Amino acid sequence: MTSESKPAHFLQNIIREDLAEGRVSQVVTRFPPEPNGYLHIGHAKSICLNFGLAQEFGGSCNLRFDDTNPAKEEEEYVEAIKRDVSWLGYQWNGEVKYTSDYFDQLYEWALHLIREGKAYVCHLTPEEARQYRGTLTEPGTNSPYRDRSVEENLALFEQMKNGEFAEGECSLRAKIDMAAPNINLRDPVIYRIKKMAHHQTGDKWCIYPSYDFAHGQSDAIEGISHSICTLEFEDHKPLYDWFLDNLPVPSHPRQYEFARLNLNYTVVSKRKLKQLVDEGYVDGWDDPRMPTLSGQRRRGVPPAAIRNFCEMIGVTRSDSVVDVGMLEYCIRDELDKTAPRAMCVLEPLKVTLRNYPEGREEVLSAPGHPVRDDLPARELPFTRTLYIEKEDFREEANKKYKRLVLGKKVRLRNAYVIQAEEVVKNEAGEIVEVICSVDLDTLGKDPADGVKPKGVIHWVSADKHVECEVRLYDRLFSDPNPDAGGKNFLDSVNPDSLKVLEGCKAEIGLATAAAGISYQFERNGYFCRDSEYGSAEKPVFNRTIGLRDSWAKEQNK
RNA sequence: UGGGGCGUAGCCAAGCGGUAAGGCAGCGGGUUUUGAUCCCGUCAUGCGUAGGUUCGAAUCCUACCGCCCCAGCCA
Repeated sequence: MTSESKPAHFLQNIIREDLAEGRVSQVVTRFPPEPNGYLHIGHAKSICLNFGLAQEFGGSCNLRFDDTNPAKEEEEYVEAIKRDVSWLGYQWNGEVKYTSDYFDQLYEWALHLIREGKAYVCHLTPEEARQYRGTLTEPGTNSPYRDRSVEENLALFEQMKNGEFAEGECSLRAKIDMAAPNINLRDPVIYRIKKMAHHQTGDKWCIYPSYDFAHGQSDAIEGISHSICTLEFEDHKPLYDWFLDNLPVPSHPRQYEFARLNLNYTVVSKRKLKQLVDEGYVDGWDDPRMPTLSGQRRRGVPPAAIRNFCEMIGVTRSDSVVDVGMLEYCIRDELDKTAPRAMCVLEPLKVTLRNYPEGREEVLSAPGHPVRDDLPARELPFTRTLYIEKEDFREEANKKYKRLVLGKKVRLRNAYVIQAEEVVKNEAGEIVEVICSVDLDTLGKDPADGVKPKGVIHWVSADKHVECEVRLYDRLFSDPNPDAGGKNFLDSVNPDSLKVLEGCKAEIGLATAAAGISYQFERNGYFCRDSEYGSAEKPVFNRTIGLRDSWAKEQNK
């Protein structure tokens, strides 16, 4: 820790005090996803928080699937979630855990509550129960089944477990206070009937504990010291504590809440993400435009960028909307340090060097990274015919344009200085080729006349390169807050969020690029080979993110 | 209008009675064979509002205002 380290957030302060005052001897946290969808950037905040805190204080963090609702959960999601957590760079403590591992114990504790006269089987239908619950401003009224005897409740609950009642016919409720101002305390349901198989327990059960009845006790069983969740669960804390206070649990974890992540120009809601997938707005959960961890991974975002982002945005209790620009900054920042450099011409314009011998080829060397010497140098074949970017040539331009202009000089990145001498156009008047001369005495040094070209442009040999397709991604939504108020988020889906470029020319070394690892295509952005599309001969590259572009900014002034 | 939270710059966020950290974005400049990176400078007389306490208030008190969450047998 240095003097310039980040100030601690409220949870770090709480843990420090708990440790200092002996309230807890070991920090144990948990990340408790429900396996009903894919993890997204919002989950990353929780993962980084829970695993990060455990790491920081020498404790451990469990991965526990909160699987109390077989109607919504699937094994497929379990696997995807494990993969995403590992990818982010975290290791959970011991075996993966499931709330369903504790169903037997939870059932015993339900019995305990019944015996203590603190739970009862209620035969109100869901609709009736809603009416008895009262409203935000009016107290509820007691269920007519509230005073059944312990014996009767025991028998009825047994029948529930044995499948003798239909779904919705009855439920087990905690007997707390129907007049409580906190609605969660108005005799909450703790067991309901669901006659369906569970992905972990099969058909062993037809009754399943509710979140409220399962979560705190699971925390207690696992010896969780700090049970961290999002703000909307704050109203559940009195219930969380009520169960732990009324049951013979091995420990009493404390619940703390923090504000979930919101990102502008993005939706992070499993339901909405699923809709984008189901209705074909994107290619799947791992479409590179998706804020899912699998989508970001496929796009080439390094896990460290997401971790740094989570560190950067902080942890507080106030609702906020983080600018995606911060995420983009973290991605560029990480990639700038780690990505090998390469050249790729997206929209090719042919260049012929009239004073360079036909058939001649020399191999130039270029550094793998401007400051890191541990990344291997590359070999660049240099030939008479090359490709440069269409937008890097103009017949005439003012001094601000620092690229190739007719009659002027420019530096070819990692190669020679050339001068444009002649333009070849087709019948439509479009420029199809630029005839240049090359100054062979400029490799690694300025021209003999001492006049240094002010521009440097990238290029690729027309004879030796890799044909490829490049996919440029833009924000999926054009509205900074797609789902605010009464807006339909689908209305602001950006129709130009995917732009496919064919006929791109990448430097030869990129033929062996591996999926998932990003390169910087110099002057352009960061790109990685797609894991699903493309072939060995013709790879597809995804643009992870563009470089900061002050030239575009300058032009828009 | 019941209960629970939250209001510090365009955005995120420190601050906990001694006179507003830091980051992102922006703006200005320097270096540069990437218009990238990097470096330097700049960016809140004011902390939701109004009163009060105090030598001194973003921090304490009072009253307002605004925003978020809760009436699933979802999590």
